[in-house]
Amino acid sequence: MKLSTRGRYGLKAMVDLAVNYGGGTMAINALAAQQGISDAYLEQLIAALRKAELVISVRGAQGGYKLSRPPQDINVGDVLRALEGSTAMLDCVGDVRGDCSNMCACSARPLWLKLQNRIDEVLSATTLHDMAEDYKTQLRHLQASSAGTPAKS
Amino acid sequence: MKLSTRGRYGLKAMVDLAVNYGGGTMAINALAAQQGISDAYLEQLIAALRKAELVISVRGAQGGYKLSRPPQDINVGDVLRALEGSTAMLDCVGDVRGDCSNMCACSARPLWLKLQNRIDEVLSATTLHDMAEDYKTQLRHLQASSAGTPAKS
DNA sequence: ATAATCCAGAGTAAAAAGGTTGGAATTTAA
DNA sequence: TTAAATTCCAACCTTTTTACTCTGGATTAT
Repeated sequence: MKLSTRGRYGLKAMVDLAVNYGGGTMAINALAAQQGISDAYLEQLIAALRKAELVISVRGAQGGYKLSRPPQDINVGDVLRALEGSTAMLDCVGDVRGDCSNMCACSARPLWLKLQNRIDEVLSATTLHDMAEDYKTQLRHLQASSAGTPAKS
Repeated sequence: MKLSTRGRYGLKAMVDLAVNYGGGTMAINALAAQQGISDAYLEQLIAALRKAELVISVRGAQGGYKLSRPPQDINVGDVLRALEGSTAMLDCVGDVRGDCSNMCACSARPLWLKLQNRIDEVLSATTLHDMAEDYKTQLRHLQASSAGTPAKS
């Protein structure tokens, strides 16, 4: 019941791209530096997002990545599915249902279905636009609250 | 983003105990057989449940396990926490918050908090009593629908 | 050209998952 | 009293997954 680093790093990179949306491409090292991970690793994650057609890459010098469509048209479920393969907690409740021998006589399945529905509700209701906006105001508040105090060396 | 077999097997065993509630103890091999897993493995899972005081064990011949309290007083969150350690998808939103260096400037944290809340809502709102009742009617329907057809050899 | 960038695949160390093994302790029944 | 049934406990083992790193290109703006 844990989310892997793929999902965490990858989603945050997507939010960074969303914040930057409309302003050209971002290089992988800029994105990676912001999270303190290696370029090579983030590259792998971005590759998955590119294959899912959520980001577009521009090769060559001054190249980089950008979102393939407006942030409000990409939801978190899309992103996590691309990165993790699925948003399902169990195979028996996923999009591609793994078969379970006693699916129709499982005492837990109704619960798992309900849980998965709630999860997918949240994931599909939240877009990169939402997250980017939240993030921007969050940063503004941080700046405002540190404005009165002297800067640290 | 996967639930492990500990959670799956362990919870189903708890539902079995809930169905049996009030009718004495159940031996580990009876519980294990119902799910097609080894006694030894289920024993491990039950040990965690016993330490969390969700089940009571009776040692010796004719011994076994039973719920420590009525099924309506045990919710799924209690069970999963005992089996998996936590119901948190990420350390930074769990009961025992693992620290994350940039928690207050994380673009994803608001989402994770919301998601975790929805999950915990479902888990705490569902009791073993609910699951046992659902399961019993489910079995009744299965029986009813196969009543007209001849039994397989 | 060349420098910056993406692309693809293999390799690897550590952790987690998913068990198994063997035996000690306790209780009941013959 | 002894054998059988049962839980309890600790350690061990194997496989898979995670979380990366490394290497060696291929592509393209300048």
